[in-house]
Amino acid sequence: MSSLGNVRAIIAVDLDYFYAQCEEVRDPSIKEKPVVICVFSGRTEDSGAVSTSNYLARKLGVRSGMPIVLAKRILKTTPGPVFLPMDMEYYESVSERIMELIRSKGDKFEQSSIDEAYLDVTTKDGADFQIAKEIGTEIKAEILSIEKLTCTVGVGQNKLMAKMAVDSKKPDEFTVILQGSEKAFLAPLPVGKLFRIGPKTEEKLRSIGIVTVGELAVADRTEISNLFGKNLGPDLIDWANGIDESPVLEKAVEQMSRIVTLKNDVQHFDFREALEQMSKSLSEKLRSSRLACRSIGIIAITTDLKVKSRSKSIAAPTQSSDEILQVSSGLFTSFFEEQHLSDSDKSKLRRVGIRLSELIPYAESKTRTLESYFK
DNA sequence: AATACCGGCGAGT
DNA sequence: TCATACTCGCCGGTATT
Repeated sequence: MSSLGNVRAIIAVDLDYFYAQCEEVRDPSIKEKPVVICVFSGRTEDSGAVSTSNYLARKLGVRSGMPIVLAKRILKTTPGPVFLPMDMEYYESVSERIMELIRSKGDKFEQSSIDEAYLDVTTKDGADFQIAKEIGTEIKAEILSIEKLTCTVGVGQNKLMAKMAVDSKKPDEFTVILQGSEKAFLAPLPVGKLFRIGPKTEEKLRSIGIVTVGELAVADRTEISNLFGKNLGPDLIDWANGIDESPVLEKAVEQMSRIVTLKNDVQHFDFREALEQMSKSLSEKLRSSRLACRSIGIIAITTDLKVKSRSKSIAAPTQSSDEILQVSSGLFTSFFEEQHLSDSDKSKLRRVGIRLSELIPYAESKTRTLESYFK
C-alpha cells in the first residue's frame, strides 16, 4: 500500500449533446442543421418541452426545458431546423454499448446517467494522472471510431473534480485538473457553477454575501450548516474546497417512475387508463430488472406546476401491475378527497404519475401460474 | 432516543 | 404566454419502537 493510498485518479466521461448526437449518427444529413430533441406532451400540436439540442441550435438560443413552441419561434428564420421526438429506446441501446466500452477500461465503474460515467483508474501504485490521460484518450478514440460519437473527458482526484473538469470545456474536449490545483481552479467560479449548486442554493448563498466558490470554501461552517443543515452544509464547504470522498461505485436502482401529461387538467380521478398503462410498464420494468417494490406512490403535478406526492408501504414486495394499479388508484382517490375537503384548493392536475420505491432484488418464482405471467 | 416513514424540495440529465 | 420524463438525494416533521 502506497503512502498516498487515499489519492485517486478519476475519469469522468460525458457524451456530448447525447440524444441529438445519436440522431446525427442515425441521419448524418441533419448534422449541419439545428437539431432539437422534443418531448411532445400531446396536449396540442407542439405542446411539450425541449429535451436537448445540438450545438448549432444552442448557439441560436435553444435551451433544454424550453417550450417546443418557443424553440420553433427562435429557429423560424434559420434554414432547415430539425425537430425530432425523443426515441429513448434507441438512445438507451447506444448508451449500453458505450457504457460497456468504458466499463472495460477499469475495474471501478459508475454510470451516473444515460450519458455520463466515472472510472476510478487508481492503481496499486497510486494515482497516476498520466495513465488516466492515456485511458481517457483511448476511451474518446474508441467511442468515436466504434459509435461515431464525440464525448468530453475530465480527469481529477475525485468524482467532483473530474466532473468539474468535464463541465469546464465542452464539447469534444479533454481537461485534467492536477492534484493541488483544485482550489485555484474552483475559487474564481460563481457558486452556481459548482456541481450540485443550482439556482435556489445559489440565491441562498448570495443572500449571505457568498458569490464565488472561493468565498464558500472559507465560509463559516456554523453559518452554512444553520442555513443548509448539518449534513448538506459541511458537504457544500467540502465541495467548494475540491473535497469529495464519495467512491466510484455502481449503485443499485432505488426507484422507478412513470409520468404523463393529461390532455386536459382535471379535478377528479378520471385517468384510470393512463394509470393502467403506467402500472403495466412499471411492472414490466420490475420483472426485467428482477426487482420488486415495497412502496408505491403517486405523483401529481398541478396546473401551477407544483409537485405533490403520496406514497404507501405495502405488506409484501410486489411486481404485479394489478397491485400497482389498485394502490395507485386508491392513493389518487384519497388525494382528491383531501383536495376537495381542504376548502378552496381549486388546483387541478396537469400531470400524473406512479413511483415505485424500496426496490429489492426479487427472484421471480419459476412455478408461477400462466395468469401471473401476464400481469 | 433512535429509526422508519412520509411529503416537499432541489438538482441533474 | 410556455413550462417533459425521468432519477437521485437531502431535509424536517411525525409516527413508531
